[in-house]
Order: sequence, then C-alpha cells, then structure tokens
Amino acid sequence: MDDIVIYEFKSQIVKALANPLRLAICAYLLNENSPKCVNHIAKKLNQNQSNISKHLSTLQKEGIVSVEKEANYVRYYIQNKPLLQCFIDAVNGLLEYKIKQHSSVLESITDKDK
Amino acid sequence: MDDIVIYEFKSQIVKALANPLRLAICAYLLNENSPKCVNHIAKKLNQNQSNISKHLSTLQKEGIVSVEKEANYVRYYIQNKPLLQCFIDAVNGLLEYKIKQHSSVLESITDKDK
DNA sequence: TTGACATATTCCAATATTGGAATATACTAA
DNA sequence: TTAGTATATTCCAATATTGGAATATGTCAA
Repeated sequence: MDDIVIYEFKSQIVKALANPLRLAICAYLLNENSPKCVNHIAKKLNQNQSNISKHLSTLQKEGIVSVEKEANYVRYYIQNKPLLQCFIDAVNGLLEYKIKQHSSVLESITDKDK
Repeated sequence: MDDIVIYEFKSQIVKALANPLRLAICAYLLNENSPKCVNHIAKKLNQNQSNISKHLSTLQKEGIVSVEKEANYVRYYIQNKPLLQCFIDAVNGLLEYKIKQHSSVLESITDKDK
C-alpha cells in the first residue's frame, strides 16, 4: 500500500514496547493499582534510576503511561490498562504459539528416530 | 521482577513487528486469503526484492509468517491470523487513544483562548 | 538561603537496525 | 548443459537504540 505513513506511526507505538525493560515496567504497572514513582520502579526491577526514567519517558511519549506529580515525586501509571492488556495478551499468545511450533518440530524430529 | 529473560523473548516478538514495512507486510498478508510470493509483496508495497525478503525472514524467525514452496516461488502467509489480528487491533487502539489524547489537549488550549 | 532527595537530561561508547547494491543460491525450461 | 527467473544472503554505510556515569533541574524542609 501507499499509506506507509500510518505504519510509521503504528511502528512508533510498537517500538516503544519493543524492549524487555519497558515490557517489564508495563507488566509491573499493569499489576499495580496505584501509580508508582521512578525510584520505586527502579528498585523493583533492579535497575538504575536514570535508565528507568528514560524508559518511562519513551513510554510516555507514546501515550502508554502518564504521570501524576506530588511534592518531589513523579508517579507513573498505565494510561489505558485494557488496551495495553490486549497488547500484552496478544504478545503472550504469539510467544506461546511460537514455542508450540518449536516443540512440535522437535517432536517430529525425535519421532523419526523411532 | 527478576525474570527479565522472559521479557527478552517477548520483546523479540514485539521487535519483529516494530517496523513500518513489516507492519505493512503483515497487514497485507492478513487481508489476503492465499499465500503471496516475495516479488508480489515487493511490488504491492513498492519496495525492492532484497529488502522485502529480509523483512519476511525476520518475521519468519519469530513465527509470525510461514512459507509454502512451489517451483521457484516461495509464498508467505500469516501463521496465526487471529493472534496477529489481536496484536494489530491493540496497536490500532493504542494509536487511536494517543491521537484522542493529543486532540483533547489541543482543545483545552484553544478553549482557554475564548 | 542551605542541604537532601527525586527525577530528568546530557554525554558517550557499544551495539543493533536499516536498506540498497551486488552477489549467491535454487529451481525451471529449453 | 545453458539462460532465465525467484529468492536469499552478504557487504556496507547511515542511523537508531541502549545503558551507565555524570550533571542538571526541581522540590521540600530547616
């Protein structure tokens, strides 16, 4: 198709989620029912503060997380939990499917040995 | 969390989809009801053959597409259409949501001018 | 004001991604 | 065999991503 531009925008969203640490941050915030501050998340994920801050910033740029400021704390939360959960579920499904394929290939190989 | 390894695997799947051209390829194959060969896809998307071939290869590595060979043609198709459609739907939702946020911010700015 | 703390940003080097061009491989038909 | 076609791979330079270290910014409390 010619509307490659729209895929550019879509890929920006996907790219924001295409990183193990950012996926871990999302998974953590999805499971919590209150906004969490940067240091808290950093400690939970055993990462340094500046790195987590940067990753949260890229998630925020794509509208995936948002912030709530109080005193000198900045607390992050998932903007649209149901939507992000759909995304995560789809990824989990794709991973499961990929693993199943792998194992069925392995089985067909070992079956031939019989 | 400590199981960063699992997020590594998940991010590999997401990365395979984190590219505008690969999203366009997926969208195209999702809408078709028969496998398509490399040159065909390349022409449809107005891209050169080697580039499309490489992108298809990265999609295949993550189990997103698969091939069917006949003569000197290699035809690609989406492995699990419902799952990939879920992924695409989630991304579309996230993009719509982001755009809505943007426009509501813009509205609140113009409202203040009144 | 000052010091202490939370967060953001900059700098930088290592690594990964990207796409075009050229080349290699594979299959078919004559 | 050869030529022709489809696809895959290699090479390479440009660009993007990544994370740590250092620094900057912002807020509070004394």
